[in-house]
Amino acid sequence: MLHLFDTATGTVTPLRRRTPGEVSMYVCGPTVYGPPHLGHGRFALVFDVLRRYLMWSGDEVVYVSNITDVDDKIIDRAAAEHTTADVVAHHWEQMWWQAMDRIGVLRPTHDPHATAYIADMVALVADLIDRGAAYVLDDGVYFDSSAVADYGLLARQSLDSLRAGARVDVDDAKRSPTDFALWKLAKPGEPAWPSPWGAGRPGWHTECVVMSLDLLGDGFDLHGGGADLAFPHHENERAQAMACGRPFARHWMHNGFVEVGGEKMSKSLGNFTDLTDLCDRHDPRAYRLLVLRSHYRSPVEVSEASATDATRALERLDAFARRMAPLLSNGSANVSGNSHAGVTPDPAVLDSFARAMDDDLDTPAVMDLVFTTVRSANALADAGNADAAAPLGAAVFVVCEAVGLMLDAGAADAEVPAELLELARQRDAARANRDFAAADHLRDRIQAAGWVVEDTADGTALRPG
RNA sequence: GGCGGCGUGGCCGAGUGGCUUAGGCAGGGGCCUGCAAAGCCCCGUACGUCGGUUCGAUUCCGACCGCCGCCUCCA
Repeated sequence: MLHLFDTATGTVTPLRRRTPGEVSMYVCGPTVYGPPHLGHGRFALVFDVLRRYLMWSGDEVVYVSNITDVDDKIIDRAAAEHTTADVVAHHWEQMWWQAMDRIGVLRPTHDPHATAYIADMVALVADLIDRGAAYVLDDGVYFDSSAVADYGLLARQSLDSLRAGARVDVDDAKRSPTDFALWKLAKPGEPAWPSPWGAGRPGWHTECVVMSLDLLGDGFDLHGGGADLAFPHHENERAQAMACGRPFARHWMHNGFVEVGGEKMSKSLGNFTDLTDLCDRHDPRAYRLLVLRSHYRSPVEVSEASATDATRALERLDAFARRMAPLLSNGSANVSGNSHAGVTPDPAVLDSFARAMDDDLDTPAVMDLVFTTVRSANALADAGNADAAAPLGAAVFVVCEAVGLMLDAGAADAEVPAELLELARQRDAARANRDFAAADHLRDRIQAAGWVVEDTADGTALRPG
């Protein structure tokens, strides 16, 4: 039974599903006004791991993650680039999905766009006004935070203390600093939709309420996002739903920050914070490994050094995959990805995996398990006990796949250039004749072409360097 | 000011009142190998400071120091 830390209660509790065997989850997606950064990558990976684990456990998962395509930042960028908000949003959304594909994040079941839900949002705002939970000012409509008795639940602070700490300027007419915009009247040139209060656009906190309830229904199972969304974004979503009398998320989950040099990552700290850039410079799987290796609620340090570290660890896993693949494929099937046909994965390993994941997604323990199992299987294989190694190898494949870490069993011979295969064949012949000078010369030539040479029982094996 | 988190060996990063006190990367030694590569074995003996509780604390309590986050757009 999966247990998760719930931000609303501050405790680790069992995930109680609305419907047994199904999990409905909503994860706040990006505002598409710029390149995806490492922080986006982390939340996407964390929730992708959760989703995959639920699926692996047999749950039917409905995963909704939105695209915020109307927002002040998009408008600002469009103005700076002398184009329209539409163009900006569309472009960066493409970049977003590209990056998600690269880091192996599954596409959401639904990916609602704010602009497709304007009418529903207008209806929600009108309802809030009717219920006395919102009020109209001359620049828009605001939510009255005092309308919800337990406002501050996710911040784990009282309304009074939140008000006391508010750092907002008091120059606007909001009744309280904790009140927030539901509808912003448009200034000239800004994107606008009609409403009873005048042409304008929705406030940021409204879209997720409408879209989550529409696609997942009242009382859906889990709502998540980065830790900085807990307050005010999620607090405000929840407040709107409560004020309308709609049961909202049953469980709240937030992931920790990515840090660079011990501080919350920021764009000013250089291009390494760009997710695309990280994927260009390292195996994209390295970032997933980095994320898995730390607990999702802890900060994770990302640097050139930690990415390199993770890449090396990955090479170890890939080397293991290459070694195990022949044992798991009945020697015939083309082994790619995490294929493990024909061998039953070690049940004890799978059991340990599930226990660790059920304990608030203890992925560090899972990585411990993976590497420890790899060592055991290698040792058995070294001892010539392939039959004992194979189930461990299969279990490693299963576990890695269940958290989205796809091991690379290496290129098939067909993918190695023919001339290199010929050199490898000549090298085997030279070695058979104990002509090591010639063999080493051939190895040098192969390595010069960028390939790594490994001796195996079957002769020279090549893989990309 | 309010709320919360963190300080672990060269680096990343778990965890625990004592019992062989993760794992990865890097480093050292060994085995294997014609030499490598890959792999296996062994090694470092760490928990911010000062007190307290305890037979015993890195782990519990307190104080302090340092760092970070949220309270404003933010994954």
